[in-house]
Amino acid sequence: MNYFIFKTEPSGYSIDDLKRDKKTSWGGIRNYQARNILRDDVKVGDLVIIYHSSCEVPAAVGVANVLKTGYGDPSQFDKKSHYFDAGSKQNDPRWFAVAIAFTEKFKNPISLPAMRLESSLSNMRLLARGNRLSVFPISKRHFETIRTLGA
DNA sequence: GCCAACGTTGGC
DNA sequence: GCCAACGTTGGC
Repeated sequence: MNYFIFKTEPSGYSIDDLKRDKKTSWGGIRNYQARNILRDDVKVGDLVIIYHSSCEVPAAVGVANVLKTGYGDPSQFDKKSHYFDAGSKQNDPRWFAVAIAFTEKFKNPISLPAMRLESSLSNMRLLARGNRLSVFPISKRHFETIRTLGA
């Protein structure tokens, strides 16, 4: 079992949207490092911290679980989509998505500054200077710390 | 809106 | 393959 953080801008898709939808296809990722993680590392049953970025209070806001491993992100083939990629082939997709389901919404979302105050989270990638990846693994210890603080 | 950090692109 | 220019992310 592996653990990840997925970032999202709540103005686009929030934990409340996921709670309402119960499950969703997590795509629109156009960064090769993140793509590789979605394609190769995210497995069914893995757990994901959902993080709200670029918003009033950037924070870890809940948990999701993985329903389906990496598949070609449909939006890359949709000419009308912002994520359309003319260079990607149906039989050899360039970009990947995974399906996730809502697990829980935190009663106590943990803001970015609050996470920085937590010494046990100090070496987490989310807090690293200049980190811009929107999908990345975290340790079981970090996952459980965040889940416990948020519950 | 500013700016630091990082990724991508393209000329050479 | 180097590197400058440009684009994007995301906190503040």
